[in-house]
Amino acid sequence: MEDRIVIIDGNSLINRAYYAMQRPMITADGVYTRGIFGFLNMLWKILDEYEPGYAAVAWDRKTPTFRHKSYDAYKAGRKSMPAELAMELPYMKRILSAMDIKNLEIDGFEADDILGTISKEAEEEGLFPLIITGDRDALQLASDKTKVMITKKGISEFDLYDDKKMMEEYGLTPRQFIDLKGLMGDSSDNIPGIPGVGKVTGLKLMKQFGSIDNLLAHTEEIKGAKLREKVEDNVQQAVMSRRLAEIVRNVPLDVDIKKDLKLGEPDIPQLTELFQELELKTFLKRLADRGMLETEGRPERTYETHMITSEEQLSAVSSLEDGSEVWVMVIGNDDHVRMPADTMIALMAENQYFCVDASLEEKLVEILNGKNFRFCGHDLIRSYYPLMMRGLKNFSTSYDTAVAQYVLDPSRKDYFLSALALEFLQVTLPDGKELLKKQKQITMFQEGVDEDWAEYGRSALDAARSLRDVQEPKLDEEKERTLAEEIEFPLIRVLAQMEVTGIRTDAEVLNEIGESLEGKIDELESAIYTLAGEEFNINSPQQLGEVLFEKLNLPAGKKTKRGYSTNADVLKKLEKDYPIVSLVLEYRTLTKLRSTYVEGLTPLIGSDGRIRAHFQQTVAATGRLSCTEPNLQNIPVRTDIGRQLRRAFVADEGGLLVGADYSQIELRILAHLSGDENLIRAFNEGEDIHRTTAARVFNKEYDEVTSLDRSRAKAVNFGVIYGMSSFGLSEEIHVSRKEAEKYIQDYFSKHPKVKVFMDACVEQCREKGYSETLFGRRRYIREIKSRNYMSRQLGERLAMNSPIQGTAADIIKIAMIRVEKELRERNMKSRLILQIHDELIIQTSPDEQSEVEELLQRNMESAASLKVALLCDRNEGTSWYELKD
DNA sequence: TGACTCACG
DNA sequence: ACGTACGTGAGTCAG
Repeated sequence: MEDRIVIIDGNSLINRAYYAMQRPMITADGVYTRGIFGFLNMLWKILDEYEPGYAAVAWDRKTPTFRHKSYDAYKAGRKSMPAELAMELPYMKRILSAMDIKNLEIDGFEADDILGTISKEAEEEGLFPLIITGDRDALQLASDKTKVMITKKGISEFDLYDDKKMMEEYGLTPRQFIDLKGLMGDSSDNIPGIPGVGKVTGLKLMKQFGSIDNLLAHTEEIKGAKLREKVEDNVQQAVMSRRLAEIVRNVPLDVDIKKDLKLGEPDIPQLTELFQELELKTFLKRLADRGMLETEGRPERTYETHMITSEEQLSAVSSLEDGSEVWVMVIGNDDHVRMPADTMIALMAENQYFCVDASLEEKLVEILNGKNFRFCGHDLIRSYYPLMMRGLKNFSTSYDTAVAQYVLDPSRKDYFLSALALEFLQVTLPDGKELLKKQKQITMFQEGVDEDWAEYGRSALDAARSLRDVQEPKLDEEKERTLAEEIEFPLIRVLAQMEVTGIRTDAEVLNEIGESLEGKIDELESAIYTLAGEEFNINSPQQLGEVLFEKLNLPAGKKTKRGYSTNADVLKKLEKDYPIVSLVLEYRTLTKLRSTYVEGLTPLIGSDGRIRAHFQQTVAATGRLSCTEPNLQNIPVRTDIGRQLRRAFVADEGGLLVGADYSQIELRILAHLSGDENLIRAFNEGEDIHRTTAARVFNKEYDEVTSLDRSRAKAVNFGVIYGMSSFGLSEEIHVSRKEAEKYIQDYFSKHPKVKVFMDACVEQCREKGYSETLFGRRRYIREIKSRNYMSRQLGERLAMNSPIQGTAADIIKIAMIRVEKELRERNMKSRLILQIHDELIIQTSPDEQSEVEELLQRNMESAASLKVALLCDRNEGTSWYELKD
């Protein structure tokens, strides 16, 4: 609507937006954005819905003493704006300017007064104002032309008023509303009103007299002696209050509404820059969705496109030079259980673009094997997997934009090319999912979609190339190029090889375990029902809590948001007094084994009897790998019953598995990084580190340490790595907090350099904003600067833990690369198949066994040279179960 | 979808 | 006065 003018109370709206959002929002540079975020969401909605022709945002710029008694009174009445929000204001105003929305502010006036003035003048010019604010005072501005929108519940909802709605709801005209407030007063505005007159009495008086003037002229008609007396005693105050309550409507604004407030075109480059700076990705995306993104300035590459649908046409790929850098993206799906056909293979080299039909994939692989290309791409493992499944072996990795971004910032929630392209290049990529849908529909009519996929691949690879140009200077600047090029990129093909190899899994073993679990679970279930006196869902924490803590009246421990906590820690404390609790604990254990491991794993076994998990290189913020579909890094081992499952993971026919795990790698890294002589000496003399710690912390001789001492000291050692708190330690080892505090004190006084190191980790992180591993891997920790105590504490623990956990991750990655390289260079059949954080497992055969054992241990132990030795324990067997000491 | 629980290092 | 050990993934329940 062209003649609609939106006028917003900026202070009110951004305040409400700020407090409505629970989650803190802050950029890497420390700029807070949650007020801006909420404000923009609201504004965007309004602009979409009303399509106004004019708009303005009004801001307070009033010295507090102007209308109020004193600054203290002002502060008492209203919460002063928190510094975090105050720093958002300049950015908010810049965004509005970029949207061609005028910011109006004038010394000595509140936003209210500007709303009043603009709406009045706008009405006179024949426009229809829409006022947006969270402050009900603005209702006095409503009229037949002006609507007032009052936000509720933060800013998610609102009420809309015009003069009619006011009459319906209050029985008052907007002008009478001012008089009402004059009678009632308003403590937050320091308007006294008439003492003892609140909303009810005020409304009653207004209905009887219609205005303050009329009321004061006829006080004798006031019903009730007390009330009459109050009014008569406060005549002056009522008149003054009315004046204070009335919004000024003649602020000296030098604004020509139709000229100055007319909405024009937003300044897209400026807006994009601001959204980028403030990391407001959702709004960047909205610009993109509307096709508003500025793509100029990005060098356009033009490509000579080869659509390759026949074997002869593959010669175009053959003619590429040996060892060239080639961008690649296999388009297909990522099902590791079956091997579905791919859709297309996109290749790019210099200005040539090849779209290879997937029916030619095997032929293509043959050619690639003769070429030793250096591959580039985004999330290359997704391309390597299908190609290696079909025999690709001669190649290396030159660059991966997903992995590079992970190196630059390992805490992102995702590394989708589309998201990175939008964020760093302001480019929207075609939606692969949409294409997939379209493809499904079209293939029913036997038509191809090659053109669409070709365009998809071209734009994706082209964007990735531009992304690389953005990333590389950052890698250099942050000194992370080595980490990327020496560790992360070479690791990609190692992980792909592990995924391709998979692990042979005996479904029959899983089945048998499943059946034996079944019987035990049934028995436990009936026993629990009998003891409970009713049937209920034992797997529902809510129902279990009700049965245990209400029906059976067991002493309840901790509570959760939804009710009683029923986790293993709580239940274990009740176990010895209440038989039902042990049964529940066992039931939990067994059903977990059944659902997650038996029922979860079985359908993931491929037709060739192998499980091929996904190794995720860009998930863990510390630099560790993770593993999904299935997670082979959490197969049970701690209990015997669970450990049985490892019998299902077996070596190939006639072959065997060889494993090696680092001994105390994180504590050794701590010894190295801190340089603590005591730790270094203990490791170099081959002591049992937990026993040593016990001896030092509990002041005993090494040989006099009891098993309880040792297990407590072990918890202390873990505590050190985790950024120990006395509470956590006391929970873990069931001692008083005071006792735990003493252990920590004693630990640090016996290991002063550890204390110095930990303090330095926190300090460095506070200064630079990130923690760093021995190999330069950074993790940005914004919590460290949080104003929230809990969050800041977490940040400090992360700052202490990440360098240790991360360095361990760096080291085993180096070992993996070297192990795989050596296996390959020596043309061995043995393959790395699993990594479980500090442990590697290789599938081998009797003829290669001794060689493999040697090379595995050697490469692991020499992956880094620290001030203490890195040692491995080695195991072998025909199933994973047997890989234990 | 988020909360809860529990498997691993 | 407040609630906590670090890092993951997966299954289940309940809204």
